[in-house]
Amino acid sequence: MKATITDVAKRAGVSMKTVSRVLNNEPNVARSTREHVKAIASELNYSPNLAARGLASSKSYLMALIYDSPSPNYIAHIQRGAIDACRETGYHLVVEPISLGTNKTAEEKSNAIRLVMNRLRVDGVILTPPLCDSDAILETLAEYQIKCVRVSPKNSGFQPSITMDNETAAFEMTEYLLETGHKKIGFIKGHVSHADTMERYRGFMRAMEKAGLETPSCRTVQGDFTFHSGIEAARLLLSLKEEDRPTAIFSSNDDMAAAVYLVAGQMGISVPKDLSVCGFDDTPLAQTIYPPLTTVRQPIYKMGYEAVHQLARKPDDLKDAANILDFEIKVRDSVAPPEGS
Amino acid sequence: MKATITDVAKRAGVSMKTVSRVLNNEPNVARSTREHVKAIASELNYSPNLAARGLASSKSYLMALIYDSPSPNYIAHIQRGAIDACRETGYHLVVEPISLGTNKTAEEKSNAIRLVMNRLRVDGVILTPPLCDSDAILETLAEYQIKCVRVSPKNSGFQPSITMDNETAAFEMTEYLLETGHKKIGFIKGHVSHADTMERYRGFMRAMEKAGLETPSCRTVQGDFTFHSGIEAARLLLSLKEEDRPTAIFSSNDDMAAAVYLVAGQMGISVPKDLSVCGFDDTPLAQTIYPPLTTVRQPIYKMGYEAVHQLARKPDDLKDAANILDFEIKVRDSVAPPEGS
DNA sequence: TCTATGTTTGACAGCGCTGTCATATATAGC
DNA sequence: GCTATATATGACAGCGCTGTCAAACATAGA
Repeated sequence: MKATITDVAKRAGVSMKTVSRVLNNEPNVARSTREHVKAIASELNYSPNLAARGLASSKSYLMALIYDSPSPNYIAHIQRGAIDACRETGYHLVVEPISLGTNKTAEEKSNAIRLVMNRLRVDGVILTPPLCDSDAILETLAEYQIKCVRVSPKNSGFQPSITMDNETAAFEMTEYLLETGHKKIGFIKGHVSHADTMERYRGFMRAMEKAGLETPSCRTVQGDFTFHSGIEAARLLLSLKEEDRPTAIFSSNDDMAAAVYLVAGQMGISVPKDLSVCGFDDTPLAQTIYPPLTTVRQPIYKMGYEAVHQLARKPDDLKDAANILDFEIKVRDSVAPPEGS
Repeated sequence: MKATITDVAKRAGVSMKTVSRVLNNEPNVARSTREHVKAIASELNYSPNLAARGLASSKSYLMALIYDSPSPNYIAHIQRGAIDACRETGYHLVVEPISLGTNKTAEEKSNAIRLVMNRLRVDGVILTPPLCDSDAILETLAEYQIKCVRVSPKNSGFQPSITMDNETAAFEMTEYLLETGHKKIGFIKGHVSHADTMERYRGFMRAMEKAGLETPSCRTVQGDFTFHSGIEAARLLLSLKEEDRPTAIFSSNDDMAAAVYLVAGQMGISVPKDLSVCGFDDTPLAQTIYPPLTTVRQPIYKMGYEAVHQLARKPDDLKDAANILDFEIKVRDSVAPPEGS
């Protein structure tokens, strides 16, 4: 509790520096010394004072998760993954939302970052969309020489980033729908400013084209990832005239898929008997709505987790390369063959 | 960026200590000096190094939000409020989820806290349910002499806490339903281990009794705050035989109310024409589902906000008294008079 | 045996700030 | 004018740790 490094050193009969070396896993400590010190440290219930350590080493042992309030669910998962990774690497996470309306100038963005970074010299920053696509922010961070990892950025160059292959995921999900027998598939797009939106759409279109199927424009509607937009989109799609009406709807995220359920329910359309639905993300929602939603498991948690591990690595190991995580198609009960097939 | 207090002191022609005094709003600095120093500081874009400050003053300028993964939505709001208050008071927030299954021993709980507190000496802790009701945790925190504020605790003694008057809120909401003409009102309870659950139920019952109305036990069903439990509860309630079936359902939170919407939709029951629904919390969900949900606006954001402000206050100002925040009944479109009234 | 090289350890300064205490200066009271 | 009190400022140590550098010791090769 109150033990300092000096206490441990005295008790172990070595110098503070040696204790320090052991604690930081530095090389060149005799195995026996190392073990002895470790034993004493845990006996004394010692743990280093981060402020002192930070002052001496000009590191803060803090990582920051910076975001501009997109879906709380998304952030919550990233955050959770990041925290778990922090635990493993000896860091702590501070959370810094930055509220930047839609169109702020580069200067305003960079000031918002400065405000945070001036006070807390964090050792690394996780940037989520849409912040990760702002040059102003990236530059400001670079100016402070703070490492950052971007999550799902639009352009994956120049800075380390963590992404998943949205296009392939959407492609595979569409193929699954096709295999199940659907030909008229509706698609609800995500928010225009989000990088994932286009990728998912491309994957969908590629699968449709590969199957040689037409996709009339009325069967693709714009959403923005919110439940609300999903309602509108579903209404549009389900009130299409008979020959255009989709037998399956592929929604760019789970929230909008849940909206499809609601609208279908209101219109007396049963899922999956009359309409198949699938989503994207695999948020907890997917398993709490009924029937359980077939969706793409996006490794959001893991993105946060990997981001911190990247940041915690020695600088020389930090590869600028994009880090592409695996996805998984979660087949549940919301997709069935279309009627009459 | 890199300016230190020494730089400011030199430039301003005063001692470091005086600069320090100005920065910390300490008394006994001549007005002119104060202003001059402030000007220089902002000119140099100076901001103090928290690690150094923390080391010297044995404060960390960090607050911790500790929780055991309840609804992410709930936490997200608390967190947001807490962060905003941190900004105002010069603190930063670290987020520390503690995963304690359901029945852990007191020792395990206290170890989990120790693990976190040993490393980071935070200046204050916000404890959310169900952690805020654990004596083991409270005692461990006390042992470290860390101030804490509890959010919505069961028993509001001994430690500062932030709550809202759940019972009155539920009472008023029920009265609203009654005034609208409903007599057969179903109630979906929350999670048994959550303090709010009973309070809300009591408020509901009190209003029913005051109106001289019976509430057969079949019309009160147990939920646990999850969407999923809401589905089950709604099924139970809506498949009651004609004379028992409620014309309105009061759900102990919004998630379960959303589940009622879904089940009603599946059963061809229209909200609010055939069934009125109301919730509790006023999460963003309430406004994204259709029709917009009449609910109790719980000041979750404000709870986080107030909690930090309490913690940031001078110890002598810290009153143990429970801090009761206002609620608000948000009348939207999900409640209508019952059929035939 | 002796230097060359590697391994293990410790002394010490100092990171940037604040607390303590001493000092200098202003204000009031007689 | 002179002490008593309040106000304003600064010198200095030191918070607990790590980086630097030097010293002590071990091992290998000639």
